[in-house]
Amino acid sequence: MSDPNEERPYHHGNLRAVLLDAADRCLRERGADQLSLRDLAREVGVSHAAPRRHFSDRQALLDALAESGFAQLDTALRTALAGAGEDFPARVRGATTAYTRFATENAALLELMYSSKHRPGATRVIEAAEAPFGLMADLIEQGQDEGALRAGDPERIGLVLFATLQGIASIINGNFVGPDMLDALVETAVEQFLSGNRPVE
Amino acid sequence: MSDPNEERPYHHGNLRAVLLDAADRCLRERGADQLSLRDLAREVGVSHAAPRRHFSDRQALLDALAESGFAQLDTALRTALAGAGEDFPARVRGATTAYTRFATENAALLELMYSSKHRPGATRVIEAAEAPFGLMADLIEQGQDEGALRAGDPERIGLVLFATLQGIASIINGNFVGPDMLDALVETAVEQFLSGNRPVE
DNA sequence: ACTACTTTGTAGCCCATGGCAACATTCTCT
DNA sequence: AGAGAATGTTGCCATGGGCTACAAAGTAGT
Repeated sequence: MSDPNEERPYHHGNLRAVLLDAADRCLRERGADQLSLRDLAREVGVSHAAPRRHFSDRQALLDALAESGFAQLDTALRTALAGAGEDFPARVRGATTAYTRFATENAALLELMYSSKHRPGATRVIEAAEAPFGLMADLIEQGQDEGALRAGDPERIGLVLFATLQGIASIINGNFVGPDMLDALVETAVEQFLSGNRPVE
Repeated sequence: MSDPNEERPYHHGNLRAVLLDAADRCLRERGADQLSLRDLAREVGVSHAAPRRHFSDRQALLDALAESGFAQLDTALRTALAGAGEDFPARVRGATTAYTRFATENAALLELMYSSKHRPGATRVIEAAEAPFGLMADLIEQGQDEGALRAGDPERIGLVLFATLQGIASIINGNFVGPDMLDALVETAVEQFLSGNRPVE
């Protein structure tokens, strides 16, 4: 444990990272609305204006969280796929459950990620999203190459699958149906996806 | 136009409705974050504490907006279905485009509606959502009765379709793809839905 | 009508937050 | 060593949410 009497150097060293970390925790525990820069500063033990050196305003911090969220999502999907074997349906199931799992375990973060109120200069969030989006498109393309899926623009099909998962997560996170329905909904979506894209024989 | 010198009675009469109306406009123009009770009060010409008589706090107002949003969505879907004729695929297309149209034209409102941070006592929002959800389930059931769709829990299938539409809207509203992709994504989703639920012959 | 009660709006306060500016300390590079 | 850039601090202001006490207007019982 850390010594509270420990002399903190004037320059924190990695304040930005520490702030993001604290913000992530606060996001989980109390939601984005309750996230205050001054709170974070206090929590980290730094003056109330210090965060401004790293995030020009509150929204900039939220955008950074969103950006990091897409990176986390990307690695979550990649690890799921890495452990999913070769069978195409199994890979799809791996990716989809990984997505919805991530999305329901990080509800507030997901809301931030898909928030429409990004700052004008929030291209970074959009760019960060391209990684997982592309990953999904690659998966689709692989399925098409294997003959498991019919032809069609992989990016578009991937987006629709992504959208379905995101929508399911929204419905769960919004408490419109209980979390116990999650698996059934995902399975239904996957079956429809596989069946709806089956090659015409 | 209204006379600014007009004597306003001490009791406004329908302040709640007027506030909601102003809130709806503000939501459109500046987003939920920028929505302040005091602002609304100013805009409507009442004292800053007046709104509290109708909304116990800010979140209560947001919840009321969300609730009204689901009602609006419901009527949008119903009118679309009413004008969609008898053909089942046409009805599905009518409902889906109506949904995504509503959702992209009211981006901030949709975010509120699906926000996971409803107050504990926000059962009203959930209840309001049941109308459009049920409508979709009815549509599915109709398709099954007509033999256009295979068997399966209509509610679950409807939820997945709903989720897909909501996800597509999120992706558009979040600026991850341009609005010009909307129609193509919806059409892809509809085709997959119809094809993925086609009865086994 | 008169009175009592309720509803709805007002005025004024406190406090937290975001955002700014001026100043301080440390780092880095030459 | 010294200049300039980074980074952190202190102090200020305006705004907004939420509270309490008060005022005006409706409503009901008599």
